[in-house]
Amino acid sequence: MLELAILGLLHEAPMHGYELRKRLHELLGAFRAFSFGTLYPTLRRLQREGLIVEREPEEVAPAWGRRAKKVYGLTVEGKERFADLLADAGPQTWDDDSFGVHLAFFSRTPAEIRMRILEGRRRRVEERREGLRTTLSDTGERIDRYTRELHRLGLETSEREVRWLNELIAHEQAEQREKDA
Amino acid sequence: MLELAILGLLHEAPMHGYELRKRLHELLGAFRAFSFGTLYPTLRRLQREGLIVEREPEEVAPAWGRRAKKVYGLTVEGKERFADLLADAGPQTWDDDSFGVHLAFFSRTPAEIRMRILEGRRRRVEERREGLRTTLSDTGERIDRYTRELHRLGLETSEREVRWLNELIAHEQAEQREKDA
DNA sequence: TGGTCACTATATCGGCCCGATACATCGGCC
DNA sequence: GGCCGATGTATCGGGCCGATATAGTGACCA
Repeated sequence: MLELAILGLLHEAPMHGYELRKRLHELLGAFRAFSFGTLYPTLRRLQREGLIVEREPEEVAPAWGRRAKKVYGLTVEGKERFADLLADAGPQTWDDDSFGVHLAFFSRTPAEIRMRILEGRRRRVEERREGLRTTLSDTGERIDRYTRELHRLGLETSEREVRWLNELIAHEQAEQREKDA
Repeated sequence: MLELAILGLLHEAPMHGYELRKRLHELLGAFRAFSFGTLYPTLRRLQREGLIVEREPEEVAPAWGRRAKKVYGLTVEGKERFADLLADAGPQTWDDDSFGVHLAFFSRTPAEIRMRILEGRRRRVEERREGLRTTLSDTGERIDRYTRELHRLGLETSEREVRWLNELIAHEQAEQREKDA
């Protein structure tokens, strides 16, 4: 997932690690953001795999003593990999974390893939919702008041997400009809 | 976290791995449940640390060919450790995953600790809410329609969780007053 | 002048947890 | 008789996190 996010951000402009992380926070909403302990090793892995390259900073003022920033840019392979990741609509893409990252690059993913991700995610959330509903009715008195409350909140959250997804899907379909016409 | 969950479940009754996992699912709501790939190694770690012990199954029908179930039970140290974990109300306890597990054992945690966890969690969710609010208003047009939608959903979810926490806290306070009277 | 603080910046390490995978037995259904 | 799904234990590679180390920068203040 971090791989997709990094590739997507570097697609807009070359950047160094720290800046990448700030943009990541902005994009993914301050929560679900990745830590430096993940970012730097991943950057190195991507570099090793030839998806990104380290560029000369060429700052206006080189600032001799200053620690050099490592600015990364996408390679051709990196761009291809990004396209491949975008085109993926497999089961992992409906995961909580994964879905958020994919959504962040939705404007650059094909409309058909968008639909499949949205519908897959909906199915996933519906399953969670049903699971919560059955445990809430089945377990009856056996379960703690607090746990029960937690499940209630989870159920409501799932229901709201399904409704939210329905709106997004309806919007996508409307846009599609408009384009066809 | 898994440690707390395992210790808590074994506190009720001795159990083997597979059963532990089923109870985990029931307790934590089918999502956010731990996988076997985490459960078994953790079980072994706990055993190594002397918090749990392997017991003789002593089934009614030993079923010769049958693979032996490994039934685990708490040791005295395990019970102490469980009590320590319950009494902890540190910053990690307001994490998404951690909070859910702690809540599941709330009926066995001291009222004072319950309050501190609830209030800490509320502060945490309020911070996320504020973060979302500022990015939504600050980033303005710079951000993707889809990302925006995701942040909107996140914001609403945070707002609802804060309200939910407020109700729980109010309930706790009412109960406390009742007990004092 | 010196001190502390917050921010920028890169990096490592131990550890938690997951998904995929493997193996083996059981009961039931067709 | 065969297949499948549930029961049951286990390993491995890998993603990600939090704590930690290191270091230069500018600002505020005493």
